[in-house]
Amino acid sequence: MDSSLRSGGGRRKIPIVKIEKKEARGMTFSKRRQGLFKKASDLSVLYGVDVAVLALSEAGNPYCYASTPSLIHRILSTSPPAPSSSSSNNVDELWWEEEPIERMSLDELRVFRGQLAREMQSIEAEEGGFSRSRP
Amino acid sequence: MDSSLRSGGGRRKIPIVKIEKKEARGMTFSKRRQGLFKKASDLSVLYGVDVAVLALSEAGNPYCYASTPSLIHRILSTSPPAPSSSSSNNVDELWWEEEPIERMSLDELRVFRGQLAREMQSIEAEEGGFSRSRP
DNA sequence: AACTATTTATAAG
DNA sequence: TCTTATAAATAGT
Repeated sequence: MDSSLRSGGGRRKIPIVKIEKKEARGMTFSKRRQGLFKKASDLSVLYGVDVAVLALSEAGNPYCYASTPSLIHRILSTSPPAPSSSSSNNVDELWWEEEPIERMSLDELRVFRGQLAREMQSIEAEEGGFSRSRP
Repeated sequence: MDSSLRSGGGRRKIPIVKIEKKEARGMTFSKRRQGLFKKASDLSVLYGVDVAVLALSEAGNPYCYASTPSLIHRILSTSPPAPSSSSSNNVDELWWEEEPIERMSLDELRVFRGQLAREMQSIEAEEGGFSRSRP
């Protein structure tokens, strides 16, 4: 075939080993990261479950997807940063895919607190009616 | 085409909306979860970065993948789970890859509930001390 | 950022 | 569980 007629080469197979050449590394990383987040989102929607993904880039920047903000807290804040004084805990400046966290309003926080409450209830219910110990 | 000759229907398009019919729900959930973990693993290997994925099933069971054990801690244990009594808290043995969830013991549920409680506190704290509106 | 050929993931069976 | 047809992701341009 005349290769001059082929506009895009089409996908090639690549081995799953570390890509050393850093040319275009960022772009392909971004592509795959997006794909991963999409899959996570699909899983969350299709089954109505919570899903979170965290990827730490080479630079150490956290890229994260979460189906709910409460999961963002769970993943991004290893422990509640002593919510007292310096208020400097800038959850807002963390990397949420390309959606910066600017969205995270007080209202939304309330909503998600509600979700958490429900989560806890379901867990407590399970604890209460616990009988099925591992066989 | 003679449909009687077609042995397996082949993949069909499905809309990304919650699947209500619970027939085979578990199986397809499992498939997609595996696919997601595979993608996460690929990303981790290809770019030499750390990746973690957490999926909470309907029953509240955590399924998790992480490229390193430390990430499991970061995701599954918001903070060291009161290393007192039952010593059974085997964070190290928590769900790595696709370990089935049947493991979820009462102790573990308590730990999980504790984590959620702390999460809620941090959210409430954030609500209370809200001042840094978007610049 | 868009395209296309191809690989990969996966819904049905 | 295994297969197959098809949808979806994506490497290279």
